[in-house]
Amino acid sequence: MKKMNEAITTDFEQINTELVGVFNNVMWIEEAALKRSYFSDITLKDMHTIEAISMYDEKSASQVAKIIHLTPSSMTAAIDKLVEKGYVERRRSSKDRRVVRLGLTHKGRVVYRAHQEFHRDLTHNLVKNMSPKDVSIVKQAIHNLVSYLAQIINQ
Amino acid sequence: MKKMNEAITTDFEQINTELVGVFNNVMWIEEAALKRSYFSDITLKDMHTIEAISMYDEKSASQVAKIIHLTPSSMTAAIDKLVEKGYVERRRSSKDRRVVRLGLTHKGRVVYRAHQEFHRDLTHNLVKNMSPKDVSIVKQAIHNLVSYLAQIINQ
DNA sequence: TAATTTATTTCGATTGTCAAACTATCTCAA
DNA sequence: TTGAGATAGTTTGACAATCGAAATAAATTA
Repeated sequence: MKKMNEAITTDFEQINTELVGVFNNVMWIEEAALKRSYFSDITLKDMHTIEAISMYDEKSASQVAKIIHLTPSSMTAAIDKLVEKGYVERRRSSKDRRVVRLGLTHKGRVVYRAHQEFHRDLTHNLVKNMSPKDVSIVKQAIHNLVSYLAQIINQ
Repeated sequence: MKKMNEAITTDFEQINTELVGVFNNVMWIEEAALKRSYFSDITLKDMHTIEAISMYDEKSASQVAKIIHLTPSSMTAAIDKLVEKGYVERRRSSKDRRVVRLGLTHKGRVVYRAHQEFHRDLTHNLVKNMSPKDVSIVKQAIHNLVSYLAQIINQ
Protein backbone atom coordinates (compact mmCIF):
# COMPACT_ATOMS: atom_id res chain seq x y z
CA MET A 1 0.00 0.00 0.00
CA LYS A 2 2.77 2.39 0.85
CA LYS A 3 4.48 1.44 -2.36
CA MET A 4 1.37 2.17 -4.35
CA ASN A 5 0.98 5.63 -2.84
CA GLU A 6 4.59 6.34 -3.65
CA ALA A 7 3.87 5.36 -7.22
CA ILE A 8 0.90 7.71 -7.33
CA THR A 9 2.98 10.56 -5.97
CA THR A 10 5.70 9.91 -8.49
CA ASP A 11 3.22 9.82 -11.36
CA PHE A 12 1.64 13.05 -10.15
CA GLU A 13 5.00 14.77 -9.92
CA GLN A 14 6.03 13.62 -13.37
CA ILE A 15 2.77 14.76 -14.91
CA ASN A 16 3.08 18.11 -13.15
CA THR A 17 6.66 18.68 -14.23
CA GLU A 18 5.99 17.75 -17.84
CA LEU A 19 2.74 19.68 -17.98
CA VAL A 20 4.47 22.85 -16.79
CA GLY A 21 7.07 22.27 -19.48
CA VAL A 22 4.39 21.89 -22.13
CA PHE A 23 2.57 25.07 -21.08
CA ASN A 24 5.78 27.08 -20.90
CA ASN A 25 7.10 25.86 -24.23
CA VAL A 26 4.24 25.02 -26.55
CA MET A 27 3.87 28.66 -27.48
CA TRP A 28 7.35 29.29 -28.75
CA ILE A 29 7.45 25.83 -30.35
CA GLU A 30 4.31 26.70 -32.32
CA GLU A 31 5.84 30.06 -33.13
CA ALA A 32 9.06 28.45 -34.32
CA ALA A 33 7.19 25.84 -36.37
CA LEU A 34 5.22 28.66 -37.98
CA LYS A 35 8.35 30.62 -38.85
CA ARG A 36 9.87 27.57 -40.52
CA SER A 37 6.70 26.97 -42.51
CA TYR A 38 5.60 28.50 -45.77
CA PHE A 39 3.70 31.14 -43.82
CA SER A 40 6.60 32.87 -42.15
CA ASP A 41 4.99 36.31 -42.22
CA ILE A 42 2.49 35.73 -39.42
CA THR A 43 2.94 35.28 -35.70
CA LEU A 44 1.13 32.80 -33.45
CA LYS A 45 -1.09 35.63 -32.26
CA ASP A 46 -2.02 36.34 -35.86
CA MET A 47 -2.84 32.65 -36.18
CA HIS A 48 -5.15 32.82 -33.18
CA THR A 49 -6.94 35.71 -34.83
CA ILE A 50 -7.30 33.62 -37.99
CA GLU A 51 -8.53 30.66 -35.93
CA ALA A 52 -11.14 32.81 -34.22
CA ILE A 53 -12.39 34.16 -37.53
CA SER A 54 -12.59 30.73 -39.11
CA MET A 55 -14.04 28.75 -36.26
CA TYR A 56 -16.80 31.12 -35.43
CA ASP A 57 -18.47 31.76 -38.71
CA GLU A 58 -19.07 35.30 -39.91
CA LYS A 59 -18.13 36.98 -36.70
CA SER A 60 -17.84 40.73 -36.32
CA ALA A 61 -14.58 42.41 -35.38
CA SER A 62 -15.66 42.98 -31.80
CA GLN A 63 -16.77 39.37 -31.38
CA VAL A 64 -13.37 38.14 -32.54
CA ALA A 65 -11.73 40.68 -30.24
CA LYS A 66 -13.62 39.22 -27.30
CA ILE A 67 -12.65 35.64 -28.18
CA ILE A 68 -8.95 36.38 -28.22
CA HIS A 69 -9.07 38.97 -25.45
CA LEU A 70 -8.00 42.04 -27.36
CA THR A 71 -9.39 45.56 -27.08
CA PRO A 72 -11.25 46.91 -30.13
CA SER A 73 -8.42 49.27 -30.99
CA SER A 74 -5.86 46.48 -30.91
CA MET A 75 -8.20 44.37 -33.01
CA THR A 76 -8.32 47.09 -35.67
CA ALA A 77 -4.52 47.13 -35.83
CA ALA A 78 -4.28 43.31 -35.92
CA ILE A 79 -6.81 43.07 -38.75
CA ASP A 80 -5.14 45.88 -40.72
CA LYS A 81 -1.99 43.80 -40.74
CA LEU A 82 -3.74 40.56 -41.75
CA VAL A 83 -5.70 42.30 -44.50
CA GLU A 84 -2.51 43.86 -45.84
CA LYS A 85 -0.82 40.45 -45.89
CA GLY A 86 -3.80 38.92 -47.66
CA TYR A 87 -5.13 36.50 -45.03
CA VAL A 88 -8.31 38.28 -43.97
CA GLU A 89 -11.12 40.20 -45.63
CA ARG A 90 -13.08 43.05 -44.11
CA ARG A 91 -16.52 43.93 -45.28
CA ARG A 92 -19.20 46.14 -43.82
CA SER A 93 -22.41 44.40 -42.93
CA SER A 94 -25.27 45.55 -45.14
CA LYS A 95 -27.76 45.11 -42.32
CA ASP A 96 -25.86 47.29 -39.88
CA ARG A 97 -23.24 49.40 -41.59
CA ARG A 98 -21.35 50.01 -38.34
CA VAL A 99 -20.43 46.34 -38.17
CA VAL A 100 -17.34 44.91 -39.84
CA ARG A 101 -17.71 41.27 -40.81
CA LEU A 102 -14.51 39.26 -41.01
CA GLY A 103 -13.71 36.39 -43.33
CA LEU A 104 -10.67 34.45 -44.44
CA THR A 105 -9.25 34.72 -47.93
CA HIS A 106 -8.15 31.59 -49.78
CA LYS A 107 -4.66 32.12 -48.39
CA GLY A 108 -6.18 32.53 -44.94
CA ARG A 109 -8.04 29.24 -45.18
CA VAL A 110 -4.91 27.43 -46.35
CA VAL A 111 -2.84 28.63 -43.40
CA TYR A 112 -5.70 27.87 -41.03
CA ARG A 113 -5.91 24.28 -42.24
CA ALA A 114 -2.14 23.90 -41.97
CA HIS A 115 -2.26 25.03 -38.37
CA GLN A 116 -5.19 22.73 -37.66
CA GLU A 117 -3.02 19.91 -38.96
CA PHE A 118 -0.28 20.91 -36.56
CA HIS A 119 -2.69 20.65 -33.66
CA ARG A 120 -4.02 17.33 -34.88
CA ASP A 121 -0.46 16.02 -34.96
CA LEU A 122 -0.05 17.04 -31.34
CA THR A 123 -3.25 15.24 -30.36
CA HIS A 124 -2.34 12.22 -32.43
CA ASN A 125 0.96 11.95 -30.60
CA LEU A 126 -0.67 12.49 -27.23
CA VAL A 127 -2.69 9.29 -27.63
CA LYS A 128 -0.15 7.42 -29.74
CA ASN A 129 -0.45 3.63 -29.57
CA MET A 130 -3.23 3.79 -27.01
CA SER A 131 -6.27 1.55 -26.87
CA PRO A 132 -9.70 3.12 -27.30
CA LYS A 133 -10.26 2.64 -23.59
CA ASP A 134 -7.07 4.49 -22.72
CA VAL A 135 -7.88 7.26 -25.18
CA SER A 136 -11.18 7.68 -23.40
CA ILE A 137 -9.34 8.07 -20.08
CA VAL A 138 -7.13 10.76 -21.58
CA LYS A 139 -10.22 12.46 -22.94
CA GLN A 140 -11.69 12.52 -19.45
CA ALA A 141 -8.50 14.03 -18.04
CA ILE A 142 -8.37 16.82 -20.61
CA HIS A 143 -12.04 17.48 -20.01
CA ASN A 144 -11.41 17.73 -16.27
CA LEU A 145 -8.74 20.33 -16.95
CA VAL A 146 -10.97 22.33 -19.28
CA SER A 147 -13.74 22.32 -16.68
CA TYR A 148 -11.35 23.54 -14.00
CA LEU A 149 -10.04 26.33 -16.21
CA ALA A 150 -13.62 27.37 -17.01
CA GLN A 151 -14.34 27.42 -13.29
CA ILE A 152 -11.36 29.69 -12.66
CA ILE A 153 -12.55 32.10 -15.35
CA ASN A 154 -16.08 32.33 -13.98
CA GLN A 155 -15.16 32.57 -10.33
CA MET B 1 -16.38 -2.56 -35.08
CA LYS B 2 -17.60 0.40 -37.09
CA LYS B 3 -19.18 1.75 -33.95
CA MET B 4 -15.95 1.40 -32.04
CA ASN B 5 -14.02 3.30 -34.68
CA GLU B 6 -16.62 6.03 -34.58
CA ALA B 7 -16.11 6.25 -30.83
CA ILE B 8 -12.36 6.55 -31.30
CA THR B 9 -12.83 9.31 -33.86
CA THR B 10 -15.19 11.15 -31.59
CA ASP B 11 -12.84 10.89 -28.63
CA PHE B 12 -9.96 12.08 -30.78
CA GLU B 13 -11.93 15.06 -32.02
CA GLN B 14 -13.04 16.01 -28.55
CA ILE B 15 -9.51 15.76 -27.18
CA ASN B 16 -8.23 17.82 -30.09
CA THR B 17 -10.83 20.54 -29.71
CA GLU B 18 -10.37 20.84 -25.98
CA LEU B 19 -6.58 20.69 -26.20
CA VAL B 20 -6.52 23.54 -28.69
CA GLY B 21 -8.73 25.47 -26.30
CA VAL B 22 -6.36 24.79 -23.42
CA PHE B 23 -3.31 25.88 -25.39
CA ASN B 24 -5.00 29.02 -26.66
CA ASN B 25 -6.38 30.03 -23.30
CA VAL B 26 -4.15 28.78 -20.52
CA MET B 27 -1.84 31.74 -20.99
CA TRP B 28 -4.31 34.51 -20.47
CA ILE B 29 -6.03 32.51 -17.71
CA GLU B 30 -2.71 32.30 -15.86
CA GLU B 31 -2.16 35.97 -16.55
CA ALA B 32 -5.61 36.86 -15.20
CA ALA B 33 -5.12 34.66 -12.12
CA LEU B 34 -1.80 36.39 -11.50
CA LYS B 35 -3.33 39.86 -11.76
CA ARG B 36 -5.98 38.94 -9.22
CA SER B 37 -3.38 37.57 -6.83
CA TYR B 38 -1.28 39.40 -4.29
CA PHE B 39 1.46 39.71 -6.89
CA SER B 40 -0.27 41.92 -9.40
CA ASP B 41 2.86 43.75 -10.46
CA ILE B 42 4.35 40.96 -12.56
CA THR B 43 3.31 39.44 -15.85
CA LEU B 44 3.28 35.76 -16.79
CA LYS B 45 6.50 36.32 -18.72
CA ASP B 46 8.07 37.74 -15.59
CA MET B 47 6.89 34.62 -13.81
CA HIS B 48 8.59 32.41 -16.38
CA THR B 49 11.81 34.31 -15.79
CA ILE B 50 11.41 33.72 -12.06
CA GLU B 51 10.67 30.04 -12.69
CA ALA B 52 13.78 29.67 -14.83
CA ILE B 53 15.94 31.30 -12.18
CA SER B 54 14.52 29.17 -9.40
CA MET B 55 14.38 25.85 -11.12
CA TYR B 56 17.83 25.91 -12.55
CA ASP B 57 20.00 26.76 -9.62
CA GLU B 58 22.51 29.60 -9.83
CA LYS B 59 22.20 30.17 -13.54
CA SER B 60 23.81 33.06 -15.32
CA ALA B 61 21.80 35.70 -17.12
CA SER B 62 22.57 34.24 -20.54
CA GLN B 63 21.59 30.73 -19.43
CA VAL B 64 18.22 31.99 -18.21
CA ALA B 65 17.84 33.91 -21.46
CA LYS B 66 18.34 30.69 -23.39
CA ILE B 67 15.80 28.78 -21.30
CA ILE B 68 13.03 31.28 -21.91
CA HIS B 69 14.12 32.13 -25.45
CA LEU B 70 15.00 35.77 -25.02
CA THR B 71 17.98 37.59 -26.48
CA PRO B 72 20.65 38.70 -23.98
CA SER B 73 19.68 42.33 -24.39
CA SER B 74 16.02 41.63 -23.66
CA MET B 75 17.11 39.56 -20.65
CA THR B 76 18.96 42.55 -19.25
CA ALA B 77 15.82 44.65 -19.51
CA ALA B 78 13.62 41.92 -18.00
CA ILE B 79 15.95 41.47 -15.04
CA ASP B 80 16.25 45.23 -14.48
CA LYS B 81 12.51 45.30 -13.99
CA LEU B 82 12.43 42.30 -11.63
CA VAL B 83 15.33 43.63 -9.59
CA GLU B 84 13.60 46.99 -9.26
CA LYS B 85 10.41 45.28 -8.08
CA GLY B 86 12.35 43.22 -5.56
CA TYR B 87 11.91 39.70 -6.92
CA VAL B 88 15.40 39.00 -8.25
CA GLU B 89 18.99 39.64 -7.19
CA ARG B 90 21.91 40.22 -9.49
CA ARG B 91 25.44 39.52 -8.42
CA ARG B 92 28.65 39.26 -10.36
CA SER B 93 30.36 35.91 -10.15
CA SER B 94 33.61 36.12 -8.25
CA LYS B 95 35.14 33.39 -10.39
CA ASP B 96 34.40 35.06 -13.71
CA ARG B 97 33.54 38.71 -13.26
CA ARG B 98 31.88 38.95 -16.66
CA VAL B 99 28.97 36.71 -15.67
CA VAL B 100 25.92 37.84 -13.75
CA ARG B 101 24.52 35.22 -11.40
CA LEU B 102 20.79 35.42 -10.74
CA GLY B 103 18.92 34.50 -7.59
CA LEU B 104 15.47 35.02 -6.12
CA THR B 105 14.84 37.27 -3.15
CA HIS B 106 12.51 36.14 -0.37
CA LYS B 107 9.65 37.85 -2.21
CA GLY B 108 10.74 36.05 -5.39
CA ARG B 109 10.66 32.65 -3.71
CA VAL B 110 7.21 33.36 -2.26
CA VAL B 111 5.71 34.24 -5.63
CA TYR B 112 7.44 31.28 -7.23
CA ARG B 113 5.92 28.86 -4.73
CA ALA B 114 2.49 30.45 -5.19
CA HIS B 115 2.74 29.89 -8.93
CA GLN B 116 3.95 26.33 -8.42
CA GLU B 117 0.82 25.79 -6.36
CA PHE B 118 -1.30 27.07 -9.24
CA HIS B 119 0.28 24.52 -11.54
CA ARG B 120 -0.18 21.74 -9.02
CA ASP B 121 -3.87 22.64 -8.83
CA LEU B 122 -4.09 22.25 -12.60
CA THR B 123 -2.44 18.83 -12.46
CA HIS B 124 -4.55 17.80 -9.51
CA ASN B 125 -7.69 18.62 -11.47
CA LEU B 126 -6.39 16.90 -14.58
CA VAL B 127 -6.33 13.54 -12.78
CA LYS B 128 -9.21 14.24 -10.42
CA ASN B 129 -10.95 11.12 -9.13
CA MET B 130 -8.79 8.82 -11.23
CA SER B 131 -7.42 5.47 -10.16
CA PRO B 132 -3.63 5.05 -9.97
CA LYS B 133 -3.83 2.99 -13.13
CA ASP B 134 -5.67 5.72 -15.00
CA VAL B 135 -3.25 8.36 -13.69
CA SER B 136 -0.46 6.29 -15.14
CA ILE B 137 -2.16 6.29 -18.53
CA VAL B 138 -2.48 10.07 -18.42
CA LYS B 139 1.18 10.26 -17.45
CA GLN B 140 2.04 8.22 -20.52
CA ALA B 141 0.00 10.52 -22.76
CA ILE B 142 1.64 13.68 -21.45
CA HIS B 143 5.00 12.04 -21.85
CA ASN B 144 4.18 11.15 -25.46
CA LEU B 145 3.35 14.79 -26.10
CA VAL B 146 6.55 16.03 -24.47
CA SER B 147 8.59 13.59 -26.56
CA TYR B 148 6.91 14.76 -29.74
CA LEU B 149 7.50 18.42 -28.91
CA ALA B 150 11.15 17.64 -28.17
CA GLN B 151 11.37 15.91 -31.52
CA ILE B 152 9.97 18.96 -33.31
CA ILE B 153 12.53 21.20 -31.61
CA ASN B 154 15.48 19.00 -32.55
CA GLN B 155 14.41 18.33 -36.09
C1' DT C 1 51.34 41.64 -24.12
C1' DA C 2 48.31 41.91 -28.11
C1' DA C 3 44.51 39.87 -30.27
C1' DT C 4 40.45 37.30 -29.75
C1' DT C 5 36.51 35.49 -27.45
C1' DT C 6 32.82 35.79 -24.14
C1' DA C 7 29.08 37.97 -21.04
C1' DT C 8 26.52 41.63 -20.46
C1' DT C 9 24.83 46.32 -21.26
C1' DT C 10 23.45 50.39 -23.93
C1' DC C 11 21.19 52.39 -27.77
C1' DG C 12 17.86 53.12 -31.46
C1' DA C 13 14.17 51.22 -34.06
C1' DT C 14 10.05 48.45 -34.40
C1' DT C 15 5.95 46.38 -32.82
C1' DG C 16 1.87 45.28 -29.98
C1' DT C 17 -0.98 47.01 -26.75
C1' DC C 18 -4.13 50.20 -24.43
C1' DA C 19 -7.20 54.26 -23.28
C1' DA C 20 -9.35 58.33 -24.92
C1' DA C 21 -11.27 60.89 -28.44
C1' DC C 22 -13.62 60.67 -32.74
C1' DT C 23 -16.84 59.19 -36.77
C1' DA C 24 -20.60 56.81 -38.55
C1' DT C 25 -24.64 54.48 -37.80
C1' DC C 26 -28.49 52.74 -35.35
C1' DT C 27 -32.44 52.83 -31.81
C1' DC C 28 -36.05 54.56 -29.37
C1' DA C 29 -39.03 57.68 -27.12
C1' DA C 30 -41.29 62.12 -27.35
C1' DT D 1 -40.05 62.44 -37.56
C1' DT D 2 -36.37 63.68 -35.04
C1' DG D 3 -32.84 64.22 -31.90
C1' DA D 4 -30.43 62.13 -27.67
C1' DG D 5 -28.10 58.42 -26.49
C1' DA D 6 -26.04 53.86 -27.52
C1' DT D 7 -23.05 51.01 -30.30
C1' DA D 8 -19.18 49.45 -33.72
C1' DG D 9 -15.18 50.52 -35.29
C1' DT D 10 -11.16 53.67 -36.17
C1' DT D 11 -7.56 57.07 -35.16
C1' DT D 12 -4.26 58.93 -32.20
C1' DG D 13 -0.73 59.24 -28.73
C1' DA D 14 1.73 56.97 -25.15
C1' DC D 15 4.04 53.10 -23.26
C1' DA D 16 6.08 48.21 -22.77
C1' DA D 17 8.68 44.45 -24.74
C1' DT D 18 11.58 43.03 -27.98
C1' DC D 19 15.43 42.90 -31.21
C1' DG D 20 20.03 43.67 -33.55
C1' DA D 21 24.17 46.29 -33.60
C1' DA D 22 27.63 48.54 -31.25
C1' DA D 23 29.95 49.38 -26.87
C1' DT D 24 32.09 47.81 -22.63
C1' DA D 25 34.53 44.87 -19.66
C1' DA D 26 36.79 40.70 -18.39
C1' DA D 27 38.95 36.36 -19.53
C1' DT D 28 41.59 33.47 -22.60
C1' DT D 29 44.81 32.43 -26.20
C1' DA D 30 48.67 32.99 -29.13
